[in-house]
Amino acid sequence: MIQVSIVEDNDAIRNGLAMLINATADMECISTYTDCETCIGDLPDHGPDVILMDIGLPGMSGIEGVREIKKDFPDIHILMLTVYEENDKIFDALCAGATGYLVKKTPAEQLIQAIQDVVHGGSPMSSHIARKVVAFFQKQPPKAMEEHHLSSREMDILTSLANGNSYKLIADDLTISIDTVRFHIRNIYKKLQVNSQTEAISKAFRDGLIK
Amino acid sequence: MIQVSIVEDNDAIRNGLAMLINATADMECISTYTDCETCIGDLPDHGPDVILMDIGLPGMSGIEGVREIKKDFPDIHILMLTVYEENDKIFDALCAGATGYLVKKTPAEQLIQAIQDVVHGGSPMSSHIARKVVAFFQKQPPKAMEEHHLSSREMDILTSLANGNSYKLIADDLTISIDTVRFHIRNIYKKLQVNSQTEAISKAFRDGLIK
DNA sequence: CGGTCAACCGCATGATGATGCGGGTGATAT
DNA sequence: ATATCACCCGCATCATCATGCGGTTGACCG
Repeated sequence: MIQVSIVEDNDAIRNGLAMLINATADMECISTYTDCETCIGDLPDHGPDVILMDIGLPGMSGIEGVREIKKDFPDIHILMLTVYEENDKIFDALCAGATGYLVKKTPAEQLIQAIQDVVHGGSPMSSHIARKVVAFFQKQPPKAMEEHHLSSREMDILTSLANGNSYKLIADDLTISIDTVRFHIRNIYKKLQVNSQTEAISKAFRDGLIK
Repeated sequence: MIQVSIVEDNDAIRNGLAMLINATADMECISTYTDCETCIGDLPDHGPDVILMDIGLPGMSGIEGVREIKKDFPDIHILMLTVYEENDKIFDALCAGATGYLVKKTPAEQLIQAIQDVVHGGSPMSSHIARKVVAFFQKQPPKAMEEHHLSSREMDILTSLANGNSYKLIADDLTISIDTVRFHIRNIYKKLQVNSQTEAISKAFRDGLIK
C-alpha cells in the first residue's frame, strides 16, 4: 500500500487528488495540507511514501518545502505537481530534491502511474519537462576546449595552475623552464582574454575547460 | 506519418523493431543500418524524423554517431535504445544530442509511445534512467558553503576574487580597506586549507561554493 | 560583565606574478 | 623552401600577493 500526502492550497484540486488516490488500489491518501509548514510538522508522526507538492503555496514555497523535507526525511519521494514550466522552477525543484515533476494538466491515469513509478525507482516527468531537463545537458559546452583552441601544452599548464601549483612547481612538473611556463601562461591569457591567474581559472571552470 | 530509421547491429533486434514500427499506424521504418557510418551517408538523401540508435556498434559508437548526426541534422530526433545504464553513457549520449534514452527491455507499446512522444516535444526515458538524470542535479553540492563555514563577508570576497578582481578592486567594490581584504583572504585560505588565490578559486569551484 | 567572534584597519618584508622584449627548434602546410 | 605555428628559453621591471605581527569595534552569550 503506497501512502501519499498532498500539499496543495487549491481546495478543489487537493480534494480531487485525494479522491483519485483513494479510489486506486494499493494506494491511499493519508493526509492533505494547504501549506508546507503544517505538512512538515506532521511528518515525524505519519510519514508518507510519496508527497505530491505544489510550488505556488502560501508561506513557504513548495521548492523550499522540498529542501526542508528532504533534509530530515531523505527517503520520502516528492513529486512536484505544478503549473510552472519555467526552467528555473524545474531545476530548483530537482536540485532541492524532488524526484519527479509533473504539470497539473497531467491526466489522472498518468498521475497514478507516476506515483507508482516513483516508488519503483523512477523519476516521472511530463514530456515537455523531460525535454527541458535533457536540453540542459546539451547546451553545457557552449565553448569547449576547441573554441578557445588552447594547445595541449597550454592545457597542461592551465590544469596544473588550477591545482594550485606555482610557476616553479609547474616548471618542475613538466620539466621545462620557469620562463617557458611564463610564456605559455601569457598565451593562455591572450586566448582566454584575461590577465590574471584567477580570471583564467574562473573562465576555465565556467567554460568547462577544467573539471 | 512518422518516419523512423534504425541503427542496430543485432539482426534479430533490428528486424524486430522494424516490424513493430511498420505494424503501427502513422509510423514507418524507412531504413535500417548495422552501423553509424552508412546511416550518416544516407541521411542527405532520406532523412527520417526519428532514429533509434544503439550504443554498442561496430566502428563508430552510437554516441559518436549522435554527435555527428546532430551536427549536420539538428532536427532529427535520436532515441538511444541500449543495454547500457551507466551514468557515463547516459550523460554522454544526452550531451551529444540524444533526445531520449530507453533501455532495450522496454516493452513494445512503450517504445511506440516513446517515438510518438519524441516528435511531440518530449524526451522519453526509461524510469531508472530518468532517476539517474534527476540524481545528477541533486548531488551537486557535496560540500556546500556551510561545510566550509565561510562567513558571508568572506563569500563576498571569494566571489569577487573569482571574477578576476584584484585586492584593490575588491576593496573599492566593498568599500573596505585593502588591508581588510587581505585579512579576509587570509582567513579564507585557512578555512579552505589553501595558500594562493588560484587554489582557493579551484577549490571553491569544485566544492560548488561558486558557480 | 568578561569572553568570543566576525568584521574592520594598519605596516612591513620577501615571494610570486604580469608583461615587455629578445632569441631558438622542429613539424606541417602551401 | 618558406611560412606558420607550437613549443622552448632567457632577462628585466614593476605590480601584486602571502604572511607575519599588531590593533579596534560591536554583537551575542553565558
